[in-house]
Amino acid sequence: MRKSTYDKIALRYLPRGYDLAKLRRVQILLASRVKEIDIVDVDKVDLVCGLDLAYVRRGSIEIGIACAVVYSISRGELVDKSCVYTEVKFPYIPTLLSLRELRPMVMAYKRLSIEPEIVLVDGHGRAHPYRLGIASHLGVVLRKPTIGVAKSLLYGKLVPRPDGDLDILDEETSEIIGRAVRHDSKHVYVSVGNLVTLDSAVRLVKRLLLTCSQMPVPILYAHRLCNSEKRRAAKMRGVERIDKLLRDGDSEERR
DNA sequence: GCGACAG
DNA sequence: ATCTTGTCGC
Repeated sequence: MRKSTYDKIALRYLPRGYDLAKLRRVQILLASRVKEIDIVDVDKVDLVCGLDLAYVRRGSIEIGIACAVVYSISRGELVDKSCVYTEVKFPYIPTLLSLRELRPMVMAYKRLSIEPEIVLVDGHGRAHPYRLGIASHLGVVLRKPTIGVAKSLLYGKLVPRPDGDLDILDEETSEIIGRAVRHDSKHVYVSVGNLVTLDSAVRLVKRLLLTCSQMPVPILYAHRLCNSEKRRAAKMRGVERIDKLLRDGDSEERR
């Protein structure tokens, strides 16, 4: 698909009051801040953060449950985790995911007490028509190394590689914007978020993949934490209790 | 001509 | 992503 097709999709779902041309300019500007360089050695990195979100509906409002975990590769276990409840108003629109999920993710990340060396995000990074998938957006905001890991392709054409994986190619610019890593009979789509190279990103993700899941360990644990929090939220009959969780989340937002 | 669509 | 019924394996 061409970039213009994604604009057509976005325009169809964009809420009143948003200017798509302006949003695209901001995305392009932020994408220009992405650096594809290694500032950490992924073969020696130990503390890896995983981020994910789940949603729960309460009447007409949608509540996002964002979870962050820090996984220690050397210890083989989680060393930190955090969770935040917040109201999400922006809808899901392909290519504009960060408008919906970035703020909850940043809030969960900032609640961690251990600072990770690198962050894995559920979604694409540079493998995006404007080079600003949520992993890149987060990486620019946090000024941290980030990697996008997705279960399906958003943008780009797949080109086979000698090693059995596939490159994600932007045919409009001839740039390689990510890699589809073979895993079981499926693929996991890896792209640079920020401050890492594609080869390093792929190497780290491969090291963190288990046979039982399509996603690398830190994101898998973040996903499980989201789901257990969601079950906890579903048990709350009284509205005042879940409201307190939302208030706690909002108080943390003032930064 | 229609559909294409991370989470 | 969420919703939802039914089936399978621990």
